[in-house]
Amino acid sequence: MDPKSNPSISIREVAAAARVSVATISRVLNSKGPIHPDTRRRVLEVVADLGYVPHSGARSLSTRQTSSVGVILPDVYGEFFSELIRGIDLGAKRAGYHLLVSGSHSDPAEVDALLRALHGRVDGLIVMASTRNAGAIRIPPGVPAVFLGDSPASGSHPSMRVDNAGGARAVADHLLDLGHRRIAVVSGSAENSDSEARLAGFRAALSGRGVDLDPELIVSGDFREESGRAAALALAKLENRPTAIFAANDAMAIGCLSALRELGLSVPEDVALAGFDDVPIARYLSPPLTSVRVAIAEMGERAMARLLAGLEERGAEPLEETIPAVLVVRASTAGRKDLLGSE
Amino acid sequence: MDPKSNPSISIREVAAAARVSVATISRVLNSKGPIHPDTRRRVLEVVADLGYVPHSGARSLSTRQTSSVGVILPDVYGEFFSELIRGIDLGAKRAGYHLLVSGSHSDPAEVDALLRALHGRVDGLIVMASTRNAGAIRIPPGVPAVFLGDSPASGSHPSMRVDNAGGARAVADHLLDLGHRRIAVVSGSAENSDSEARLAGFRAALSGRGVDLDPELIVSGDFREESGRAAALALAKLENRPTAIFAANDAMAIGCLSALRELGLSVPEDVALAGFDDVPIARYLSPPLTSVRVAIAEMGERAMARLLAGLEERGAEPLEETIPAVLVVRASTAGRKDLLGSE
DNA sequence: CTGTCAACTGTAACCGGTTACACGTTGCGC
DNA sequence: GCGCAACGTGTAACCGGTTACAGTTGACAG
Repeated sequence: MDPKSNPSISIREVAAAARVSVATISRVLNSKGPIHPDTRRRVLEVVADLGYVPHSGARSLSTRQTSSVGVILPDVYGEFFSELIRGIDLGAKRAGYHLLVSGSHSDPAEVDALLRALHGRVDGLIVMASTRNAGAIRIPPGVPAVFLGDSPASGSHPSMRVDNAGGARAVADHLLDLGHRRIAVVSGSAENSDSEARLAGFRAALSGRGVDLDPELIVSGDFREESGRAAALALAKLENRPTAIFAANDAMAIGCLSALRELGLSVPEDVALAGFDDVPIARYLSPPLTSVRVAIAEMGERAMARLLAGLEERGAEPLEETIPAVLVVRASTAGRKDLLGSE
Repeated sequence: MDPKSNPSISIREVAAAARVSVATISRVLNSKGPIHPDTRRRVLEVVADLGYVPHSGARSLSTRQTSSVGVILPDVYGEFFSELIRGIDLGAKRAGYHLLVSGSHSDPAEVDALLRALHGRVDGLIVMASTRNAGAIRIPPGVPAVFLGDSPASGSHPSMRVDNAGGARAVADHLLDLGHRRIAVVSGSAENSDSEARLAGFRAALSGRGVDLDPELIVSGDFREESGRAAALALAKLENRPTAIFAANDAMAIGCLSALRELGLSVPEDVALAGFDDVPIARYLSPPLTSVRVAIAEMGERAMARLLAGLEERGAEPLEETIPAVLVVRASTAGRKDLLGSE
């Protein structure tokens, strides 16, 4: 028996074949209202025979819910996004929702067009805005949405962000504890708010303990490996070389590592190095990279959960939630073995 | 002026407000049929005033096309998938399509359920099957689909795959050219067809040049870093140690690298090492990793292009297309500088 | 025997668009 | 002055489901 599905037939044809009304078919398939066992059996049989598959578009129109949510991302690049999508997908699947994903949206006008095009396609939105357009994004009224990272000033929607400042502070404390005083930072672009938050948190932690960030030790990159490499090369050339480098993400840290090795500087003896994100390979580098772990997938899952909560009852207060960022110490900073984590 | 969009109003209300019929509204908005300039102006004005946004769900129902395509993936993990999605998204955007993405589908029954749920939501499908379920996936008749990697035996749909064998052959030739004869392979799981194809291609290339793969030098991993690490540790313990290792992907190669360094073996002097995928960080490892580059994003884009072609005209013959895999030589294998690529 | 009620099922009006067809106006050629 | 075409617009029937409301039937209490 091949249960071939046949998308081309409609509920009325099934009704005719089963000699009942369309209402009955619908009721059987959705387990609504009372149905005589015999009727149910017959309907189910016909449905299977014909390979009838309900048309969910039509269903959505009449029930006014699509059971799918839109995911709007500024970009789809690197491990961060697969993790994020994985988490969101997980949450969606659990609740029987589908994901309409769209990436590469830096232009606010583009996002606006997308938002219109999504009307009638999704029940809610998960939006990750880039700093450039966060302020300009207008979610249509009545559409539940959750923001990731930057959110529009309005504050009318729940949002969710990584504890960038906390993670950066942890790195700062760690480096200070190791005795470093001359510390460099390789930041992301100034437009990126994650990068800004990390830099700000780091700076604050240092000055909190009486250490100032020397402006000449702040180099900005773009979150890619190559920029980290360039930054490290520049930093190494300084006459008063830093003893430690904090890169605003792991990709740049890896670039730094590559440059340092090339220059014959050993890590952590000559220069200590820390990253942010804790990508899977961080622990396999040599030396293994000290980094800050953020549960990205979990963030996606939480975002979805909160969106679904917002979908069910319109009462939840807009709330900003923070995903913890925890320091993972590895050999790239720890001079002494006893400071090393077990991973 | 804030052009607030108001999702809650329908075309009939707009029609009433503009004192025309719904047909006229529809025609103006879709630039169909002849419309008097004055009418058009008035309609557009009212539309803007009211912030009317057409309900695309309803539109889909009546036009019988959703302008979105389903993307079914076995998993969403690592850089591979963000690249793939990025490519697909790019192609989709260009053509005005949306993406319904769903990951984590290893169970054929689950895929089947998903396929049903997608009926009426998408116009076509891009399916990446895992080896386990490829045979069991039944695309409903009449639904255009493109397969990535494994495809159902039927061969009734176009498919697209990476030239795993070619890439592996290139690695084999390269290692042989360097004089290696005792070469180990760290494969992925036997269930994974990419891994199998790489192993098979590698073996064939070796025997083509009179070198046999010693069974004790074939270790299977799972495509993750940790398994590469374990494999390298095991290989290094052998009394007749291999002089080169080919890992079926970069993540495992990175694991190998970590283990080798830990054992005090230098790469490539003691053991040469090559990976597959050419992830962005490959060139930043130390030593930079020889790998095989595959244009994943391009594959996604091509897949989308072919799907769209299939959507427009039902005539295209099912064809298997192969994405090239090119060897990128770096220091992890090249003993001699003159063999090094420039990247 | 009749009224009441529960259990089933059917009819038809939605959901919000698109579009075939019909209709009323003009303008123009003869 | 009349016929006819082109233009602009409206009416209403779809698309394929859901569901309020309205039966029909049979059991059972009064």
